[in-house]
Parts: sequence; structure tokens; C-alpha cells
Amino acid sequence: MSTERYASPDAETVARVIDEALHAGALVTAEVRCEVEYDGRTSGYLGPGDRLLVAKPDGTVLVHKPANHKPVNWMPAGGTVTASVGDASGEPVVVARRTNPRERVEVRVRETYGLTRFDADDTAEYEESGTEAEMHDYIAANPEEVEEGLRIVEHERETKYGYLDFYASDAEGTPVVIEVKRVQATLTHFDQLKRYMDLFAGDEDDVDGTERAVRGMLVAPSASARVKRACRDAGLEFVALPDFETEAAGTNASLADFE
Amino acid sequence: MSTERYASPDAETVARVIDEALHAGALVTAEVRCEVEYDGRTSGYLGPGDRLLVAKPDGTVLVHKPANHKPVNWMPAGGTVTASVGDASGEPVVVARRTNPRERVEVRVRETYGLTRFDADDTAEYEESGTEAEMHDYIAANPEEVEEGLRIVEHERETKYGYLDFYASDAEGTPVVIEVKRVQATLTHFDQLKRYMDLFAGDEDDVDGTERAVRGMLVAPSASARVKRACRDAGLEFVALPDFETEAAGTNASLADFE
DNA sequence: ACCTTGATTTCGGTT
DNA sequence: AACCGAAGTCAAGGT
Repeated sequence: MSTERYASPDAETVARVIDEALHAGALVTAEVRCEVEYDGRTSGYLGPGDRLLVAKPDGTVLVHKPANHKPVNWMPAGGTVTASVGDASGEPVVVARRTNPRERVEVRVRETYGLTRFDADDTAEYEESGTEAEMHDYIAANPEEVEEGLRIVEHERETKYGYLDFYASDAEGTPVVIEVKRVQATLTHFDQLKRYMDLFAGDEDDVDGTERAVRGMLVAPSASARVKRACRDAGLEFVALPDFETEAAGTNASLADFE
Repeated sequence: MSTERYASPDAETVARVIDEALHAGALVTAEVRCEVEYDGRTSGYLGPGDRLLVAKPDGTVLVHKPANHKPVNWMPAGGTVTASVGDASGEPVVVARRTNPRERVEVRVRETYGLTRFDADDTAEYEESGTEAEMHDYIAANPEEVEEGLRIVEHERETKYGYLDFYASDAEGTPVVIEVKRVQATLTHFDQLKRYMDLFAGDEDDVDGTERAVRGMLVAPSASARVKRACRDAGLEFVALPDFETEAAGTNASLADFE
């Protein structure tokens, strides 16, 4: 039996089941009416209401309101969780703490509608495709999809200002710094490229002062108008790479699009 | 009664309870053995294992492994959720979809250990202190804590490159662009300030080419060595503002403890 | 609806 | 342990 279920358990049962379950490596969910206090990186208070409380054996605690993806209060994995019965209130109190940063979540339970211990066995790992790392692989294998004649010189090059996605060379032999984004490019992505480009600021102009000795490219499926303008103003190039394939040498992707 | 609880429900019950609950504005949690498929911004597959499944009436779906803060698969609020019994498998299938972006999560349930409908009533709002917005208020009220003689001219000033936190003026009347961070400053925060500073790039140097006509300040509790170096190299100033207090009367709690 | 930014971001990788 | 950057980031607030 993977679950043990309790309807309207009393305070002692709630505290005991939570402590035992977490200690044994099981997760606990509880439907409760509670109030929550958080103190740490910020501090906050959530007044009484009905919420779903989840505690995992790795120290994770989640308090979910009836809406929204994100928990209203939580503790990430790595902390310690204790459940006890409050001296004054006689009600269950769940406290999750951690250090670095030092923070604390306290859930004061007013009423427990239901409580479930779940001895979950899960060894499967999530496998994902279409990540930025795969887009890197695609570009490394198909640099001509970014620009005809482009040759990758280095991948993930470390500099004193951070890591360049690609350091490349164009058909003319001019160095090209490339920042790749899987999603629509934002100002922070532009910033990143700009920061790397500043490393070459001293070499920026040719003898006649008109041509760049190093090109900077932001490669992404799209970008907002503001991002494009920032690129234009900074002398950087936005290259729309609308799609990428992970298999073989695809020929369906459109070529570099200089607006 | 706020919860209805089912132990080892059959497939029809699972599908029916989920559909009814979500339609009625209740949340559902289920302890299940399942596999999950995601298709959308990326695509992914999670093989069979025991997980906690949560569905909320706003369209949120969460699949939690026994560890970690974040769900392994999910759908944010706003989508539609359907639960049915698979024709071939005879097992429950929960599908969550949304458009913009178009994506889909399919949870194929192999076994349902437990199922709970929770008619949660929660009107309380979370109240938080120590946010960046409060740090802005503090600086607006106490500019001398940043620098003696500093005067705030504008807050949240929009420019073609984004929003300045503060546009100020120092004791000498020199304009100061200020970017504020509640947490330790990182390179991306430096980047942000740098981007805003580029707006004034033409005015950067005095007649003798040594003094800036506009100052740039990154205000945060701390910064990494690399960030400090980047500021130095770019002619920007890092100002450590280790702590801040709110003016609000009656709040005894000390706010974020920076160090 | 899009854009910009903050977030108790979390998480993983590397130094 | 700190730092850096991705994330299916989410969510709020403004235009």
C-alpha cells in the first residue's frame, strides 16, 4: 500500500504522521485551513484560508492556494522540517528551516480536512528535447544556417566578463561573437552580448574608423522591436533563426535574416 | 465537508471526480503511478513512477516527483484540463492544454493510490515586506543613505532602452543614473545599468576627456568581485547599501538582513 | 496582447 | 561555497 489516508485527523496524528513520513522518505499532503508566516530573504504573512500543504522528505515544503502555478509559501529542498503540536493552540504547527540563506516557514494549522502519507517510488528521470544546449549543438553542426561561410572557432569560451556562446569567424575571416537564445531575445540577452563585445572595444574600429574588427551576433527565433533597436544602435546584429532541427543535416531552416 | 476522499478509485471515478471538481471550482490531488508527456516550448517524456498530481480549477496542473521544489511537469494557470478514460488502456488520462504558447501536458495514469477533491475557500492575500519596491521607497525617502547631497529627480523613468530605477542629481548637480538591487548584484544587474548608461554615451566625457558628465550607480547590499571589476572597468560606481528600514509605523519586524 | 522586470526565483554546472 | 547563466522560468504591472 503506497498511501495512508486520514480524514479529519487530530493534531497529534497530524504531527506524528508528518514526522514519521518524512523520516521514512515518504511525502505528505494535507488539505488544511492554516495561516503562514515566512521570514528570511523577505518576510511575509498569509492569513487563514484553505490550502494544500505538501512536504517532501528532502525538506521541500509547499503551501498552495486554490489558484496559480506557484506556491504562495515554500521552502526549497535541503532544509529541515518539523511538525509538532503548539503548546498554546493545541493545533499542529509545521516549521521548515534552512541556513544559507537563513529562512523559516511556519504553517499554523487551524483545521485539517485530510492528510495523506505517500510512499512514492520514482526512479525515472525526465528527458527533454529542444533545450538551448541542443540549439548550440545544432549551430555547431550547421553554422551555415546562421550565416553562409561562418566557421565556429570556439564554443563556451570563458572571458573575464563571462562565457561567450560561440566565438566564430565569418567568410572574410572577421571574428564573430555569438550569443544564442532558444526563446525570443530580450534586453538582458542583448546585454549579455554587449558585455562580451565590450571586451573587444579597444579593437572596435578599423584604421579608417568605420568598420568593426569584431562582429557581434544575437541569434534567436525573434526579438522585440526594442531589442532590435538596441542591437542596431550598438552595432550588433540580430539574426532570426526561427527553428532548428536536432536530427541530421536539415535543409528546411531559413538562412540568416538581416533585417 | 471540504474534502472528498477516494482510496484506489477506478478509472471512471478518477476521470469523473477530476472533471466535476475542477468544474465546480475545487482542487484535486491524486497520488498516482503515471507517465507524463510534454509538448510545447520544448518537449519531454517522463517514464513511469509515483508522483503527486495536483489540478486546480484555474487550469493549473502540477506533477511532483518525491523530491525538489519545482514540479517535474506542469501547466500554468489559464489552460484547460480534461480527464478521461483512455480507449485502449482503460486508464485515466489527464490532458492540460493552452495556447500562446501552444503546449500540452498529458498524464497517463497507470495506478491511482488515492484521490482527493478539496473545496478550498481562501480569500486571504499574502502580505510581504522587504521587497525591492520597498527598497525603492526607502531610497526615495532617504537618498542621503546612498550618497550625501543626492537628490532624486525621477523614479522609474522610461527610456528607449528600458526603465531607470532612479534618475538623480548629486551634490554638484551632476546627473546620476541609479540601478537598485535588493540582493547581491550580479553581472546581469551591471549590464542593466550599463545599458541605461549607453543612452548618455555621447555626453560621456568632459572637455578634457577625463570626467563623466553622467554618473552610473549600482546600489545593492553586495557584489561579486567580477561585478565590482566590471563596474570599475566601465566607469560605473558600486554603492554598498547594506540595510534599509521601512518608514511604516507599527512594523516591528526587521527586514532582510543583508551582509 | 506585448513588453519589461522582479523573484524568498530554482536549478545545474563549473571553478 | 560562490558564481554564473538557463528556465517549458512565473507573475505582476504598465502601455
